[in-house]
Amino acid sequence: MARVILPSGETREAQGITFLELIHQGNAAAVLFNGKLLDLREPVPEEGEARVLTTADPEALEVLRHTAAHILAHAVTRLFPGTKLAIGPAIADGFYYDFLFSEPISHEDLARIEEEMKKIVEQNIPLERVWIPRAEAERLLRERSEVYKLELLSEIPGEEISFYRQGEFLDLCRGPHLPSTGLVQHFKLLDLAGAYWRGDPTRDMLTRIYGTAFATEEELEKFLRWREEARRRDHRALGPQLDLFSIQNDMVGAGLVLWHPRGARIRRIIEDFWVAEHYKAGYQLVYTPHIGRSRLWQTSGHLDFYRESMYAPIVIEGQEFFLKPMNCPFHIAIYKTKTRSYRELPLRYCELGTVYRFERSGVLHGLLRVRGFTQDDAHIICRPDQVEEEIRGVLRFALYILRSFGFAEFTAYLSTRPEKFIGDVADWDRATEALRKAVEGEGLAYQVKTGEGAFYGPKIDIEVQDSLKRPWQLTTIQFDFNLPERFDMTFVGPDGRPHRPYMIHRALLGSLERFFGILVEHYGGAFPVWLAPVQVVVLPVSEAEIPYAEKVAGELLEQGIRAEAWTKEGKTLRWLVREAQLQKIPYILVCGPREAAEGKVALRLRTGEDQGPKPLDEVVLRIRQAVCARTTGL
RNA sequence: GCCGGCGUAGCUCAGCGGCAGAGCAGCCGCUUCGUAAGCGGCGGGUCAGAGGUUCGAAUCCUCUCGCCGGCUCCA
Repeated sequence: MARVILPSGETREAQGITFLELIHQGNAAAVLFNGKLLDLREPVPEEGEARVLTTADPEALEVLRHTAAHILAHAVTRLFPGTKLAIGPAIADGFYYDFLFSEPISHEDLARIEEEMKKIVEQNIPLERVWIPRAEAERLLRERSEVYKLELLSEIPGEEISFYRQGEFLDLCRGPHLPSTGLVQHFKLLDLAGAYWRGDPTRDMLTRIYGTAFATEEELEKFLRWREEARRRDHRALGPQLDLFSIQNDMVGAGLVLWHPRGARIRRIIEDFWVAEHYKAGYQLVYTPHIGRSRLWQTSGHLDFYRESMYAPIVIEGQEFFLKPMNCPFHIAIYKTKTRSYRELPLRYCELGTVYRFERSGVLHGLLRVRGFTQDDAHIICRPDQVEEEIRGVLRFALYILRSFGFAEFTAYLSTRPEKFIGDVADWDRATEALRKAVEGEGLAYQVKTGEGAFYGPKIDIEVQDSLKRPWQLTTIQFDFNLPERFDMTFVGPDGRPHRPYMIHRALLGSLERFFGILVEHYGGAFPVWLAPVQVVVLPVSEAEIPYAEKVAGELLEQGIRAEAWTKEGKTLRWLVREAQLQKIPYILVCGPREAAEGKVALRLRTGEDQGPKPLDEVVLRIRQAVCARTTGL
C-alpha cells in the first residue's frame, strides 16, 4: 500500500490502480515520487509516498511545458503536413520543438501556429500513453519517415517503447505529460531560430520554435514583461543612446569597441577603483606589450593549442610576432628575470591587459562577446604551503569587488580534474581542496562540475545574478600546472634547492568590455552616483541665470564632482529637464532667479522627484556620501 | 561558419514595380522660457554593394557584405 497525498492535502492509501483513477482533481498534472516526476497514468506504486501535483505546483511546470511542446508539434503537423519532428523539451524559460520543415517558415507563421495550438487546447484532447513494441515502433516511424525519431529510437533501451497520443498526433516520448491538452491555458510562442540536429554543425539544420507556458495568465504576463524589460535594457541599444560606446563593424572592425567619452569615464572609474583595491590587497601592477615573439607563444604552448583563436602573425625583420590572446606568458617572463627566493612569495602580478582573440563572426554580441578586450587579469605565484590562504584571499577579494558594483547574489562552480590532464594527482588534489575550502569558508553556495576543469588545473567560477535575475559568469580562479612547467619557473627554497611554484590565474570582472555591458544592463543605464559619467547637470531657467549656473557647475567641479552646466543649448527648461532625465543623470540642479538670489539650487532627482531649493553645500555633501557608500540610492 | 529574419537620412521607421518620405537629431532664425519635447525655415540619401529581369527597380531574382535571433537545456 502506498500513501498518496492529494492536492487538497488529504491522504489516500491505494493499490492496483493508476493515479488518474484514484483522483478526480481537474487540474492534477503529475506525480512526485522519490524526487521523480511520474505520469498520472502510472499505477500507484507498491509502497512509499507519492504526491499529486497540480498545474499550479512549480514542480509540475516542466510537465506543463513539455505538454505545451507537444501541442506545438501537433499544431505544426496539422498546418504543415510532412514536417519532420526532432525533439521538444521543456527548458528554463519555457520549451521548444525542433522541426525540419519542407519549406522555410517565418515569424508570421508563429501566429497561425499559435491559433492552431489554441484550438487543440480548446478541444481538450486527452493525452494517452501507449507502449509499442520496438519493431512496431520502428515500422511506425519509418512509415512516417521520421528520421530523427528513428535515430532516437535506436538509442532507447528496452523492447516496449513509450509513445504519447493526443488525437491524431502520435509522438515518441518518455513523458510524463498532463492528462489533457485543455490544461495548457497560458502560453505564447516567442521565437524562431535555426539549430543543428543534436547541436552538431555537421548535421542537419533544423528550425527551432521557442515558446513559453505558465500555470496562470499573471505569471505568463509577468514573464513577458520581464522579457520586455530585458529588451529595453539591452546594452546595445543603451550604449549609443547614452553615447557610451560604439562598435563600427564596417569601418573599424567586428568585435572591436570604441569607448566614447562617457563610457570611457565610467571605465576609468572602474579601473581606478580596481587598481587602488589591488594595491591594498597586496598585488603589484604591471604593464606588458600587445605583441610578443613566436618563441614566447611556442614556449607557452599557445601556438600548439590555441592558435585557431589567435590573430595571424606579424612579421618584422624576419621575426614572427603574435597579438596576445592572454597575458600570462608576459607575467611569467617578469617572474623569470631573476632568481626568486621562497621569502618573496607569494607574488601577485596584476594587469588590465588588452588581449585579442579570434571569435567566429556569428558569436560576436555587443560588448558581451568581442574580439579585443581588456582582462582584469592577475597571476599569483606562490609556494604550495601558501595555496589555501591565497585562494581564500582571492575569493574574499573577488566578492568584495563584485559587491562594490552592486551584485549581491552569487553561485560558485568548482570544476575538478578532467580525464585528460597534466601534472600530478597530488597537486590537483591539494589545489582542488584549497578551492573547496575557500568557497565553503566564505559560505558560498556552490556546485561541483566533476571533470570540467581545464587540462592544466582545477578552477572556481563565480556567477552573479543581475537585477533581472539573469546569471553572468564573471570571476574565474584557475590553477595552472602547465605553464610553470613549460617555462621552468622555480624559486629557491629554505633548502637552497629549486622548487616549482604554484601559479593561479584569476580575473574578477572577466573583461572590462563585457563587464561594462553587464553593468549597463544591470542598472538599465541609470548608474549609481559613484559610476555615473555625469553626476550633476546644472540648468538655468532662463538666459539671465547662465552665469550663476556656470558658477555652480564650476564649484562642483572644484569639489571633484562630475558636473556640467547646460547653458549653450538655447532650449527651454522643459526640454533640458527631459534631456537630463533621458540621460539618466542622477542630480538635476535647476537655477532660477530665486535660487540665484539666495545662493541655492533646486534639486531634482533622476527619479523625477523634485526636492525644492537647497543650499549647494547640502547637495555636495549628499553626493559625496552617495559616492563614498557606492550606493544605488541618490 | 551554418539556418531564419532584416539592411531606406545621424537615429527610429513608412513606402514594397511608376518623381525617395515622416518624426527626432543637425544647421539658420524667432522665442528667454520654473521641472519630460516652444515656433518657423533649411540642408541631408549611390534606398548596404554588385549583377540580372523590366519601357521603368528602394520594390522582383541571384550573389556579396553587414546586422539581429539561435545553433551546450536532449524522446
